[in-house]
Amino acid sequence: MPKSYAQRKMSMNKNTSLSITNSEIARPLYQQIKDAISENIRNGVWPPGTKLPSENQLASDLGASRMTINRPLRELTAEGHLKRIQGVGTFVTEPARHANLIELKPIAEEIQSQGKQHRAKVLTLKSIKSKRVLAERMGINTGDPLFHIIVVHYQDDIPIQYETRHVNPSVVPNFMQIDFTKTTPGEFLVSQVRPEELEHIVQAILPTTKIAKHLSINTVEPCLRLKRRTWKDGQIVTAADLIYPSSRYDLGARYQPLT
Amino acid sequence: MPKSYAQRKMSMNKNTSLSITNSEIARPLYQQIKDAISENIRNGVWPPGTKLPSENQLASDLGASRMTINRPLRELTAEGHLKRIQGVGTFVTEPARHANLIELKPIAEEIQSQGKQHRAKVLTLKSIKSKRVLAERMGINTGDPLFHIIVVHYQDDIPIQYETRHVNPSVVPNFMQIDFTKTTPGEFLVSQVRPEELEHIVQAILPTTKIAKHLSINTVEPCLRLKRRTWKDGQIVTAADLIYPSSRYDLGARYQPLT
DNA sequence: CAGTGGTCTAGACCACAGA
DNA sequence: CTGTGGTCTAGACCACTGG
Repeated sequence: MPKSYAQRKMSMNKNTSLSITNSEIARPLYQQIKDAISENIRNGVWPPGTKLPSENQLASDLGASRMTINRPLRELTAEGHLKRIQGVGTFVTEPARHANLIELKPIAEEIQSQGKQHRAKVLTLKSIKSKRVLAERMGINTGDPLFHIIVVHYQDDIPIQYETRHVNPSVVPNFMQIDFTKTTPGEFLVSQVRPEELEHIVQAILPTTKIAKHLSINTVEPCLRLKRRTWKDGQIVTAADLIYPSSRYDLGARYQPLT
Repeated sequence: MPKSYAQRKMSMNKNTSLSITNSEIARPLYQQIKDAISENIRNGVWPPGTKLPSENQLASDLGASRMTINRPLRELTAEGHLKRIQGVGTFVTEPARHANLIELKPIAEEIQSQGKQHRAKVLTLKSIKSKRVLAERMGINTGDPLFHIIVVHYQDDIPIQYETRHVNPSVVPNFMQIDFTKTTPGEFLVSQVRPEELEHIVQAILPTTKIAKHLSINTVEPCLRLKRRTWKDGQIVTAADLIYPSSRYDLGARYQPLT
């Protein structure tokens, strides 16, 4: 039995509403603390604006060194969940939701990384004959078969993305056999075929009445439409239209060019 | 004269090709080290695959504690520039081919590369005192001065972008002396300061009546708003809102992702 | 085995904000 | 002034890798 730094004694819940369980096997202490704080933010125990206990307070409450407390706080600040003001304190920020445009993180992961629940409803899942415009967009011949799926994604029961997708059956023949309430189509496709090439186009649109209904918005609320296509071996694997109500979701990216 | 932890003695360049200058005023040591490493990666002194000196080596070379060495390495790893393998070492990663979702190409170039005429009209150009929200977005104190400019860009006399921009005077003091009908603000800023860090957020909005008027559209036509901020030496150089009528302009990118 | 990164501690000094 | 976060040190133990 390997002794681990995680199997240490820990006095918990002294004055703080942070619960750190004692029986962790091999998770670093700072990670446990980070998760516990995230949990408190997620569950609304610490709503936006809440002032967190000071580093010294947390250190003595949890029986950890101040440096070990500092790291989770610093990282959560970098991730945008906390805001720290020197001489004042540490506060829970308003949730800033925006998807990362550069990474291809599937929406379910994206939502879960924000500490929310993901749920999906499949509206349509069938095989169709491609019409001319669609065939052109998919790089196939008119009349060739296509898989077609429409899914609405929810974040904590709020609809956040309306996904319309076509998939090339000759690249992913087993697409129709998946339970897409458990795996998102994007997630499944990435796991099946690692795309060699990607195309993104972002537009601003007003939703159709059907889409507005499924997203629980009205038809004059602007939405982002992210059109995405992926390639493998020179063939188009899938073409997707991802529609986000702009009031609930932005697309964004931040990065260091390093050149 | 305030004594700062940055004004410490430091033996530099012992065995490592890392140069840390001694005369820094108030930059944290870990930040200086992080920048120095980034610089070595950027300049190709440490090409992809290079094994970095070990933490202990760097610590003794730079005369810093191992924890102080650890932090920059950890952060650069999180940012994807380094890869660390326990028991083996720290390595420079292959350059991340970032999605230039929104190319940095200034709008004038973009338009001219389409074979069209670019023209700009400056609506506002003045120095202002920053209000609270704006100061926060620019990372300065409320009341600090800011340059403010509003420009409409035309493609063959059709308005195509409404640009609202704030500029940090302490980074670009000569901003107000430029003729922005000849040079776009973005163009000028890139030529003056090469940004180290970038942030993009894309939203779908409906234009205000003022903006709709200047873009010659009606107020129910959805627009893309691209919010962009750039950093240099940890300071925010500029924050811009670029508004495009979606009927005339999409944002897009096509690229090969990493494996 | 020695060397690496991963984590943690118990202090310390500093800058900053507010009473 | 006290209390906050920001940083830094000089150790320490651990898990992992390779020879």
